[in-house]
Amino acid sequence: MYKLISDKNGARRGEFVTNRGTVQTPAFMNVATAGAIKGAVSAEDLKEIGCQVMLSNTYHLHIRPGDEVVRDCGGLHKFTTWEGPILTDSGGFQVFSLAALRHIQEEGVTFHSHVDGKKIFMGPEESMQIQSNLGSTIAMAFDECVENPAEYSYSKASCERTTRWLERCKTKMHQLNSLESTINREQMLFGINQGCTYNDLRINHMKEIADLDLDGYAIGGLAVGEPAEVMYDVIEHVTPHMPQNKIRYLMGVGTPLNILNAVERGVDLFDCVMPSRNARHGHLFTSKGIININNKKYEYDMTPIDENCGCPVCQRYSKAYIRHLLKSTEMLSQRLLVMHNLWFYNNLMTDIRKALDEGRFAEFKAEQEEILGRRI
RNA sequence: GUGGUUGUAGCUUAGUUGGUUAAAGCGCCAGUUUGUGGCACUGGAGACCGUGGGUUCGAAUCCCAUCUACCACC
Repeated sequence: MYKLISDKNGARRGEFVTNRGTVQTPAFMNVATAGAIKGAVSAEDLKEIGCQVMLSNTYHLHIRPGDEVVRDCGGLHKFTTWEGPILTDSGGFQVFSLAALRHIQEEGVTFHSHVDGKKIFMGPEESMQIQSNLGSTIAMAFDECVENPAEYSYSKASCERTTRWLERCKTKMHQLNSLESTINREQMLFGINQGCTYNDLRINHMKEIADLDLDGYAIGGLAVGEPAEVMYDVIEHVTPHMPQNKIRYLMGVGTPLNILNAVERGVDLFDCVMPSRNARHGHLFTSKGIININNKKYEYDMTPIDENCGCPVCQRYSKAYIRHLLKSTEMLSQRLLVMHNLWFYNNLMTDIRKALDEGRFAEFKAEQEEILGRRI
């Protein structure tokens, strides 16, 4: 259940209540595709760095270790030991990212496993069954994330199919939640808006799925190569047609700047691999801009990654040491780098909420825009 | 001491019977990364080819000397 606390010129401050705790929004979800944050970051670490929601992936967990394994081991919460809310992505994105290995039909999609090449069929019912077995707090609808650019006619047909798939997801989830053997019988379902960069398709699709009265609504298929202005324009056109009393999730986005701009346009929830992936390659977010800790200028630098940062890494470790660990491919580097970047993102969301609470979001955004995109 | 093998980028090596600006991996320097098939990807700098002579229109490549390292024998 979503409670809107305030709505100032579009930007929303709210609370999202789940049976695993309440999420303060706007919020950023930390991506743990296979049930773990890449870079040796544990569930305890996640708590320490201010993570509210963990995100895992249906497709990847279905392939390995298998959703039935997770179910028989007590569900994803017990399996990973993460006690807070977990959102599972449906596998829809893999339709797009594993494009070379898939075949889409009305019933669903046939994939070839990237692990052993085995043929796997996934449709709305299969995705719901898997997510139910995983026992996540929130299940995402099985959609098609259309590539960009895409033809208008293809995007339209794909949208219509995604709507039909969504109806099937809802029916299947309702059925699964009524079973006594289901791990989380209060599993929530979010629908996903598509329509490529065609605003009329986006708006029509949003109106259609809003009628289905789901637990939340996502905007998918963005940040796949289109310019940021185009993405903002789509968001601006779609959010007015999203239910006010439901949480709004922009999938896979993005940079700190993207997030500020999306919050301004009424988005509540985000996820992105950027902080973790970039961290593993030494690309770090700081209160003064972006740094690449591989750079030689940090060889002797005994100051923390960010002097204004409250993360556990910046309390103890220096750039010189972390740079050395990264250059030496020590595993510890990955852990320290990822923890810093995730803390930065989680803290950015805390600052955004605070600014919203204090009625100075516009000033905060203007001030951060100056800083966050620049490289130092 | 005698015979043999070896010497090409910071490191490990490729360089066809002599033929344009000597190639690669690693390392180094820098960049990219948006619902994670990523310790990945892209680019850049870096070599008077052990040294000195010689043959040739032309030598990393052939010849001589010398130095270095290793091996075998006395």
